[in-house]
Amino acid sequence: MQSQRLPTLEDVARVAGVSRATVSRVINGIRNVDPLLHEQVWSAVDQTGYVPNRLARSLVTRRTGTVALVVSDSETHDDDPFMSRFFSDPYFGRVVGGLMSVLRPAGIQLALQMVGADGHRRLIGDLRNGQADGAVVLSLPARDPLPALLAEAAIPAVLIGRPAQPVPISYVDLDNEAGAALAAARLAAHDRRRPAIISGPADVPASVDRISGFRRAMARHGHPWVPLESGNFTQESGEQAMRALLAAHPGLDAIFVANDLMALGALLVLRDAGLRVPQDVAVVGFDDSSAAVAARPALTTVRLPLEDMAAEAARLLLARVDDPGVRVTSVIYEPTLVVRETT
Amino acid sequence: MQSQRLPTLEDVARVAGVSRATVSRVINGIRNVDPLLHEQVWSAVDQTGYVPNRLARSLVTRRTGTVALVVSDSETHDDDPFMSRFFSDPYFGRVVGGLMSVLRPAGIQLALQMVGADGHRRLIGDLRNGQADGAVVLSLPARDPLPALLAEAAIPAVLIGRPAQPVPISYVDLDNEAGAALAAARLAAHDRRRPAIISGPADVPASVDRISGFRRAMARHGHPWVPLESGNFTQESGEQAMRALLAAHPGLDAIFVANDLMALGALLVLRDAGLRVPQDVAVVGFDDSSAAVAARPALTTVRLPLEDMAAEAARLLLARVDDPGVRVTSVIYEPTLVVRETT
DNA sequence: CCACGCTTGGAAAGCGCTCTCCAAGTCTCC
DNA sequence: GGAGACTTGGAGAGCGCTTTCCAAGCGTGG
Repeated sequence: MQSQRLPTLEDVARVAGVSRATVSRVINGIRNVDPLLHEQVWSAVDQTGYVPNRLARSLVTRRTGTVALVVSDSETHDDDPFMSRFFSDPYFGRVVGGLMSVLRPAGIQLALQMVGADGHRRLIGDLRNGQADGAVVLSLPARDPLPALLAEAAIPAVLIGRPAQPVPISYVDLDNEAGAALAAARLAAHDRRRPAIISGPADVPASVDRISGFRRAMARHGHPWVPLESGNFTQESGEQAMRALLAAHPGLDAIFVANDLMALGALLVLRDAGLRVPQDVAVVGFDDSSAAVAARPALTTVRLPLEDMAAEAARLLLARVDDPGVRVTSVIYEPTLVVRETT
Repeated sequence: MQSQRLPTLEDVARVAGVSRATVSRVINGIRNVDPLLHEQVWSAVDQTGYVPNRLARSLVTRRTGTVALVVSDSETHDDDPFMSRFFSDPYFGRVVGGLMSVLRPAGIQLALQMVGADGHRRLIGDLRNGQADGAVVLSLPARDPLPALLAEAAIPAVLIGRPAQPVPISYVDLDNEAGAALAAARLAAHDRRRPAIISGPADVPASVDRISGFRRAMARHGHPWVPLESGNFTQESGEQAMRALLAAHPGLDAIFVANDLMALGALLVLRDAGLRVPQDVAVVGFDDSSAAVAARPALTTVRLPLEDMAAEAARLLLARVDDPGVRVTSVIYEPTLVVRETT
């Protein structure tokens, strides 16, 4: 890599016959440079194959042109298989894709930072030192202290998903309650009388909102109590929950599942139990992931515009980086229901 | 972020009552420091909340503790929807997960770099300047010039997937021919006489190998010619290809699909056509992605150990970074067949 | 014709760190 | 007891860049 020395500003200056400062001005597009010199400098740049050293530049400007995507899993350990599950879930990729759609045109890099329980201090330090200009945070654990730490350290950051505790930090999220209500309305409209829920972990805000939103809406439709079984967002846990629900409430005719992957599992169990979907049991998922389209029957689901949300998070972050004075703003997306074959 | 000045080495040195150099030694674990001073320095570090500035450090050491994951798509443009497809495909996440499993314990960061046709020079420059210590390259287009450029610039790099043209650069790949042969053997063993292929793009090496591997194996089993329809690895293209194949060869009884997503599409079309799987038509996919398990009937597929491959790529890269002298080595994984319900 | 203001280029001081020298101190051995 | 070998800490020179400050060059008005 450092096979032979790369051309530096100094070299360009020598070739162009001007001073280092002048070259720097030209490269950074500062006016007040004689057009003739301007020309000379650029041709010297070409001639030498000069590329500015970002490190050196960042050191003095305190800007890196990089934002960090922080994946926080403070409760898990390095060897936890959880992480591999997380990455293979399309969720991660959709977020990256959404971020990139904004970052790339802006010429900003994305650095992936995973941080466990022990890494918080280090992360904050690196961030303050200018590892990155800001951070988009994907906070997995329910009571993650990271959002609060970031706010305290005044690091530009945007969360994807509302933090469990209120923290003065921007975030983008979906109106999960409304999404669940959409599902409930659809089920009620088709006259389902014995609904049930397969939820996510009880301490994740999104999970809690989906449960309460569904129950509240169902209550309005005359179903004061809806039984619930919870999973952990994997297909397998969806199967388990479905089996448990079926055993406890054999007569159920509708089920709201907190994400598509678990819904897929539920679909399999229903099939094995000889129940027809949607005739015997209607199913509504959540996320509108690619799994929903691929499922047979195709899954009716609440659309989570994750790419859009991530893109918005990137935009909020960049705005904050450009002007640290902008106030904390959060954006809540309105969900829509995508009706397919399971209702 | 730069709200107030962060503690620097200088500050720590002052507090500890020693020189900057001594603090640097202690922090970097260099021997020959009086245990007493050693103690003093660490307590000064604690007291000041000092965190080394990576940028400054990298500038002088020419090591960043970062590797780049370069996603090269020299033939597409920024606004191409291709990229969003790419990120939502589990492929990307599996690679990231595999890389992280090695990088994270080693304390190395991952930076995502997307590069289009115009960005090559810039990328090489940044890499040589020490943006990253090395690169893992996910090269999408068939005739991507990037591998050659990297080799020429002597930048430590490892490709995931064999380059289209031979280039003196390490890579990890699957023995695609052998994988396809495995699928062929399975199909032949079940006495299928009219096989067909749904392949990927004709200019991607992996695609080519899967086709030739399947055809060669089938020839050995007495089927000199196997009809083929190609797609672009998306579910939709799989559906189209399946329809075309069915129209041209109504009697086919076995199909080898170059990835699971397209196989999913094929399964749907077969179902709609009233054909039973596997009784009427047997299907073998490729990748063993999560989609294969979720499919109904569950998909028999050739397992592509992508996480392992990515992890190995990371290992090769780190070895190369530590010792630029290590020779170019490539690792070819042996595929296995995962038999489920579609054969 | 000189004083003054404006434009434009250059010198040099850092950004925070590492690491090579070198000097001072400590120990050993004859 | 003193010379040599070894240990240990500090001074300072950069890494490649930006940016402030200043001087020189120019034009203008009194």
